[in-house]
Amino acid sequence: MGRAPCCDKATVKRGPWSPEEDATLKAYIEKHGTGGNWIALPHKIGLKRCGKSCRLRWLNYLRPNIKHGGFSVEEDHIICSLYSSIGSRWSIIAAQLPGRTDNDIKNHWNTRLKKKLLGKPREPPQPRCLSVNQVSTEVANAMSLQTHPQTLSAPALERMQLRGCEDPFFYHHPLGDKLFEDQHTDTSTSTTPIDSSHRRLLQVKQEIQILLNQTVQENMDCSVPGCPPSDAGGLAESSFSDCNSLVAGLSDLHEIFHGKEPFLGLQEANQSTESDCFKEMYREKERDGMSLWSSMASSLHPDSVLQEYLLGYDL
DNA sequence: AAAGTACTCAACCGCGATTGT
DNA sequence: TACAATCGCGGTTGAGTACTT
Repeated sequence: MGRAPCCDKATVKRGPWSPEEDATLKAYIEKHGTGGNWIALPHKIGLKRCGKSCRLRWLNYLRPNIKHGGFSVEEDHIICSLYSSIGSRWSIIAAQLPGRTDNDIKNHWNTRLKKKLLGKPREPPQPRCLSVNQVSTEVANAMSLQTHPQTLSAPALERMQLRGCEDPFFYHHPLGDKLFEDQHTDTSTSTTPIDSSHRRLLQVKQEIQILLNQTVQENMDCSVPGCPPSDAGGLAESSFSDCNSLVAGLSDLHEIFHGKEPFLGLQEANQSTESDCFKEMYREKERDGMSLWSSMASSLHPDSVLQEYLLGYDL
């Protein structure tokens, strides 16, 4: 049994939008708004389109102030830096680039930036987690795994290549120079694109840092001894929903810094959740006092990200 | 000029999260 | 509280175009 489709594919038109369809959708939304129901919208205006398709068309193409193509050096810089920090959270990255859509940024990354930075097509992705049956084998090969980065997931590898191990913002990294070397020749003035890019990056970094620090602190406060355990074992559920979205990236970084130890495999063997993984990682932090975690705490600032995201989608 | 290949990007798909009843 | 409808996201696809041989 698969999931029920959101619309009847037999009666719904698919494929590229015609100018007439665009005009109909745009005129209606500009006059009446979306009405808070994309599924009903195409029926109201007589479009034989799926509601999701209407939403996508509006958000990615028809809404005002959309920019297409022609990514600036500064934008490339921000995309690469945020990707190296938070991975493929395209909507979050898009929130930092007014007028850009997540789809545009995703396409731009996949077709241009990734190739430019990494210089070759990505390898097929490796499984994120080990199966129960694989665990003992993986334990036996732990040392080998830790010394062979090709066993990491492809996104983790990409980000490892992008990221300096000590400096989470890669513009201090040679790879950053590689990306921008062709535009980086004019250093005679103080208002080069690189300078403004650096300023913007620092601003974004600060914004992101503050809230994740708050989120991390909030969770740490509830995971220390003496704090009454929540149903999930100590972490506040409300803020944890925010943190869950970070876990994939954190796991990637765990791979980067620790290799594929039994950590992930045992997580699956014990039917643990990603939240459990995260909690375990916090325990590691407490044990090791590793600077890694403070640097990772500079990765996200959900509130400011949300603000900019909402502004970007202002109707 | 034709055929083959690579690239781009709009659109689709499916899933988890959220909201409404 | 349970369920269904809808939203929003990231991954993927494929048609059209550009480039190469």
